[in-house]
Amino acid sequence: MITGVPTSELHDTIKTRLLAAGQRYTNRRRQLVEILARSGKPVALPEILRGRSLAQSSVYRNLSVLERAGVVRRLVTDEDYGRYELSEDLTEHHHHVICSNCGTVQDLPMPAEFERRLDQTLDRVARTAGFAEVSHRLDLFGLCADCAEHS
Amino acid sequence: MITGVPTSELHDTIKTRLLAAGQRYTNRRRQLVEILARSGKPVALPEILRGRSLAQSSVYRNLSVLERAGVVRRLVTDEDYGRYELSEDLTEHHHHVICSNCGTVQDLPMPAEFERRLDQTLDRVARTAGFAEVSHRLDLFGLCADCAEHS
DNA sequence: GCCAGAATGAGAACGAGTCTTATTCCTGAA
DNA sequence: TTCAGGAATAAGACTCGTTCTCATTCTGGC
Repeated sequence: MITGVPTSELHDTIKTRLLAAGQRYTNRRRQLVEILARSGKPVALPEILRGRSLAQSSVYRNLSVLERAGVVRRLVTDEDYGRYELSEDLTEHHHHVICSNCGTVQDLPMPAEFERRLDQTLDRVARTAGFAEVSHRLDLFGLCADCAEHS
Repeated sequence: MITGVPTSELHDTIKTRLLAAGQRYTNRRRQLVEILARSGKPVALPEILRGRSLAQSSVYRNLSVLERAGVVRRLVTDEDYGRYELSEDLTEHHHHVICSNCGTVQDLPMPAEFERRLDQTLDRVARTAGFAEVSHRLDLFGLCADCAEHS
């Protein structure tokens, strides 16, 4: 995710995308975007609801509206809940490190040069398998500092 | 996955692991392993059940037994069903290309040199984020040959 | 202010995956 | 070979994250 306080340009971009998708940028949706943007890592539903009076069904519905408009991305994990984050082109390309013990997820940007070479190689390999227009998802698994200490 | 007809060594290894986990290598479990091994790509539950008279609950239970014994790996995807494949140390380290149109999954091994450098870099980056004992999951998304043609 | 269409909230419905239980199968000791 | 006890199986009930329904509320244009 990697966004602090959401800027007004961010909101403008999102509004434009929603309008293009025939949707309004309502207060509820703005609120969701704020939550995602401030979090700095993919957020699961209970965290979104915690301490806020939001209707569960509205949150799910709005997240999927935002996803269809290309504003939000849904991640599937081994956990019980899906996780949501702002689309990469609204923030910056990044990866995730996931603690294989406690499940904590953390954003992790990579050196640009590394990304460039990675894309190059992947594109070549995928082409040999008959795939085109390739993008990638790269996640890391390991023990976070906390869990490494207490074991 | 990347295994053709399962060898008897494969079955022996698996039997050993199950015994170590206090489990038997029953016919049902052997049958599941055969299905996974022959498929050459991660298999979802409906494909396992299709045309075979297997109890859904037994399949789920046995897959999770096999997973706990380190024989099978469960993948989560955007699809409705999870996908299962034989553990990498029983086959070979590989990645997946997923068609973003039709959802087809295909195995994809990478050049060894590429993997070596990838691991090196990832280990370094993860360490700066406080993570240790890092492994990775790298999936590719793109249009498969079929879908690219019909669009 | 009114109206039509969109968004919201509450709860019902759905379904992949898990659990329960009665039955069947294995294994190894006699 | 037989038998007993523990493990595996099958069928279906159950769980719970997510989606759907529908009555109500909001919004933006006239």
